[in-house]
Amino acid sequence: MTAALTLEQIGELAGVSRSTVSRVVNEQPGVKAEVRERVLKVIAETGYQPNPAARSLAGQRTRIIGLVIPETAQILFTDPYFPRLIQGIAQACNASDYALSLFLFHTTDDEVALSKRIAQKQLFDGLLITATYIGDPLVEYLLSSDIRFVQLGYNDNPQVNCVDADNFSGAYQAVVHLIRLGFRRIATITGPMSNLAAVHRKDGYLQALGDRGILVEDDLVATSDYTQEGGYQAMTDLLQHKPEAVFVASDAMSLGALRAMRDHGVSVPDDIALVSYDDLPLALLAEPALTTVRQPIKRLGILGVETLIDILRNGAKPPRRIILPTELVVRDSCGAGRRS
Amino acid sequence: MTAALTLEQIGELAGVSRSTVSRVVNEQPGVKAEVRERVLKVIAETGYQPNPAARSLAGQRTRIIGLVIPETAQILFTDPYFPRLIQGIAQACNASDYALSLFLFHTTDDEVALSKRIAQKQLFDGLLITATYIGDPLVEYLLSSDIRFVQLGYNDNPQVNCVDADNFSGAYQAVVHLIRLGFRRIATITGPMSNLAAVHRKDGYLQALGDRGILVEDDLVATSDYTQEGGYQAMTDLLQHKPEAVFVASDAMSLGALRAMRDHGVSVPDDIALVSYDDLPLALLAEPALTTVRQPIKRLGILGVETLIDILRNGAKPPRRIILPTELVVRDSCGAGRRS
DNA sequence: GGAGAAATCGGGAGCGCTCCCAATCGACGG
DNA sequence: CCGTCGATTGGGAGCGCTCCCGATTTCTCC
Repeated sequence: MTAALTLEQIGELAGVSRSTVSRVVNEQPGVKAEVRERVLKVIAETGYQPNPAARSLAGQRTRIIGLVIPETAQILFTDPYFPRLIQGIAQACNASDYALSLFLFHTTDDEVALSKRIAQKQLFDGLLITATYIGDPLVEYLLSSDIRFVQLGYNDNPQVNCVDADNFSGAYQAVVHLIRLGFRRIATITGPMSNLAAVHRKDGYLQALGDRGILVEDDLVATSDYTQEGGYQAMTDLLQHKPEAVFVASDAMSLGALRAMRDHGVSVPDDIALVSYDDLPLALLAEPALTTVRQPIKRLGILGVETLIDILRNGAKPPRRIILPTELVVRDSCGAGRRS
Repeated sequence: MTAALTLEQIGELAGVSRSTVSRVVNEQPGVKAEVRERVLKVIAETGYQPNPAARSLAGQRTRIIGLVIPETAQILFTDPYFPRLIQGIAQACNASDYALSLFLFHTTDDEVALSKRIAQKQLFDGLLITATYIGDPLVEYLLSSDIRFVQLGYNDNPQVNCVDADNFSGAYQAVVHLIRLGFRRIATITGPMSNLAAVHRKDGYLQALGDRGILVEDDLVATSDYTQEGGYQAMTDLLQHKPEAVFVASDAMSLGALRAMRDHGVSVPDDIALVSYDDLPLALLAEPALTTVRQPIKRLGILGVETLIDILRNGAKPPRRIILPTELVVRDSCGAGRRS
């Protein structure tokens, strides 16, 4: 490896000045085509790459996007949602020539340290934040700062730029499917109510029942925590109230629910039909294969990055709020296959 | 948010020069205790944070650690191994005040672009690389460059700094456990032979059988790909040869194998005992709960970072090669519980 | 008390780039 | 053929920090 070249040296090789090379590198106008050509050739030959640190220092922008995953999401981090999301994010970053910097926070101390780091905000041009719970102080903080950010997940505050799949419609869709199959006593296992997505999925469930004139029974609504264990526990409780079907707000919880039913000799979908949420790879492999609501996770990541970059370039003036549609994937656990 | 302060301004407030403040910030000697105190106080009051870009430019170091996950690992990325690893890495980076930058590569084009980016190597001080297959050109390339890196996963080349769990011993341990339980016809499902860990786990299996004087039957060795589907297929094949027990080289494959056996009316552990590898959360929740080899994944990530930082500070002179022990977690799938 | 050494401290130089303005080049009209 | 305006191009200034060396202060010992 030879020492890295500088703008100046490229200029010398091409017989032009530093400034002209800079214009070419940054695709700015005002360079004669012929000269541009010549410079480009030298750059290609030498493999010149501008020094990011110098660029950041002089240009006031880092070309880095930060991804924040707070402690509260660590539990979820073992499920494939985050890897998928990160794949999308990384892909979009690569495409736009941004680097991706990861901020995971493990302890409260970290979060404090974060605030400082984030505050100085010279580590990135903009932030992507995930999995914040309702009223997360991080969002408040960011809002009060001049840091550009996009939340991956819906936020009530209309000022917050966010990208999410439509949790309400997804759930609505799922429950309507169950109703169409003839079920009336439909239970649900929701995520924690501190999570807005969980609230919206529950709302979708309630609305679907309401729209069809089905009375909601409180006993059929169990609140859980998105984990398998939680799903097991919630389903065990629900079993006492003899539902005909259940809408479970995540695949992980469905796995637990499935085990609970197996342990109690309840057959799915024959005794109880189940519709899930997420469409993780394991949904296909479960016994029975899960009918589930698919979220475009990777796409969410990509859109998050694109939205952020758009904001970085064109300003955050009108808040960007993007809601992606979901799709119901019908497999075996709802019993639809056996009837058709 | 007020504009960020500079060293110079802090110096002014503390009544000292830029240089002295710099010494304090970087914990260098040669500052009178009293002065250091005074400067520290101003820094605390103002919340001053040095500008990373300026530091990088002037100091020739970025305080960034890069994590490379190549395309070949994308499939694996849906399993919880990576999230765990990343947690460890992020934690260690936070602790050492390094930023973490993620490089995921999706297409071959990306890998080319990578090489360029990586080559200029002004984006990070050192690299952590994961999941490279045997003979990965990336490793060759890095070795020929002067880029400092640590591979998370064993590498045959004694020049390569690497951190890994002991795949050979882990497998050996698992198979010996099975032998002790009285099984003789022990099959195995391995990962792809392009993966060194898979090779070593297979070696451990072979060695354990060999040491106990048990003849290895080729028919009892199935090669698969670490996925559930692969495990299902491999186990289906294996069933024809009537093994008494099976050592499966990953939890994901075990899940598939379990399904295959269930589909064929084979009971675990009554008809066939199973020992797995990884100890992912789902190992506990499988039916039956998996006896499996636990790898200290998070620890691996932490050690990877610490090793890299050590190299950055003290040079790569003697290659660092760290092998962590594994631990057999005995649960139900091996049938040990029923016998004790 | 003073020379010399050690401990501190200050400031110049420069990292490689962007921004901005002045200098140069070119073509056109009169 | 010269002046003029716009298209190009060059170079100064400076981003905030680290490195290094010389200046200043303080301490040591005879």
